[in-house]
Amino acid sequence: VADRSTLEDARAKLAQVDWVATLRGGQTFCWQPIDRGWSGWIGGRPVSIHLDRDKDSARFQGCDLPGWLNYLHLEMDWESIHRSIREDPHVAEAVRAFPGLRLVRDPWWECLVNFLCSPLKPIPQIEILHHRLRSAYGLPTPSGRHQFPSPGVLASLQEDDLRILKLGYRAKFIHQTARCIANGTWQWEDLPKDDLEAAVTHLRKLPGVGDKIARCVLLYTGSYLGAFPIDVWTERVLTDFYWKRKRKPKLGELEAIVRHEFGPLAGIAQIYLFHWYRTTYAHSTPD
DNA sequence: ATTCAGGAAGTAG
DNA sequence: CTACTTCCTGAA
Repeated sequence: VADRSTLEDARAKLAQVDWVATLRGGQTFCWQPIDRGWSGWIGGRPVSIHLDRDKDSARFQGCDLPGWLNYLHLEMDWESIHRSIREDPHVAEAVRAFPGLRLVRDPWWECLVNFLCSPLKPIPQIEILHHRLRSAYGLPTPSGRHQFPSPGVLASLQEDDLRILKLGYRAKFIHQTARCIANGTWQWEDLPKDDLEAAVTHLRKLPGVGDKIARCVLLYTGSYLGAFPIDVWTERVLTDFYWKRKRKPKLGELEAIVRHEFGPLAGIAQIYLFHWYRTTYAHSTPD
């Protein structure tokens, strides 16, 4: 009886998720829309969502319900998270606009490569690169899909084997980073667990990983909910709403705003601000 | 229809 | 401050 109520609780939480905003909003890049649902990966397993008109009868296949909850941080109480971050009026508006947006928890290696692909690329392009890496170099599953290629596999390739996937200058960084990991020079396990800035420093030892990509990986692997990546969009949000002076703020000044305005859930606030500002202002000419 | 400049979840030198 | 790859968009 207790099992049944937790099961219904899990389904209720999943029913609130805004799938487009969460799965295609620039956190994760492995999800593809299928007929009335989604096809993607959780913890290296191929999974799928089959939605129906009736939200209660949605099916979640490929891993158990706790796995789904864990992927979307649904074991946390999002009502109280919203209450907490809504103290900021701009975050409040973003949460009102996209109440079903959730944070994902992707595998660290896949997440790292996704963001090594990301510089100067729009989200749909990153998704294409992600799936090219899978189909070119990932082990096939029985169902005909492809795993994300491991560090060892990518390290064993030539840089040109990555170039042919149209990764451009990103190919070198991905190849060099894969080699650092495959030969044990760099270990995810050495990541400091309770010190965000030290964790950023550790990730930045990898070629091609700067401050922005480091914080993306820390946030979208679920490792540090306080990580707030500053990219062109969050730079615009912060400058637009929190910077009162005329001149353009320096990066350090934007970081100070983040420290001052957002607390330990800064990363959660960031996903709402980012998604809301980007969907509102993308392709509209700044006045 | 075709070309071309400008810009896109940045980092390294 | 600039180069770096590729792709897409809009103006001519």
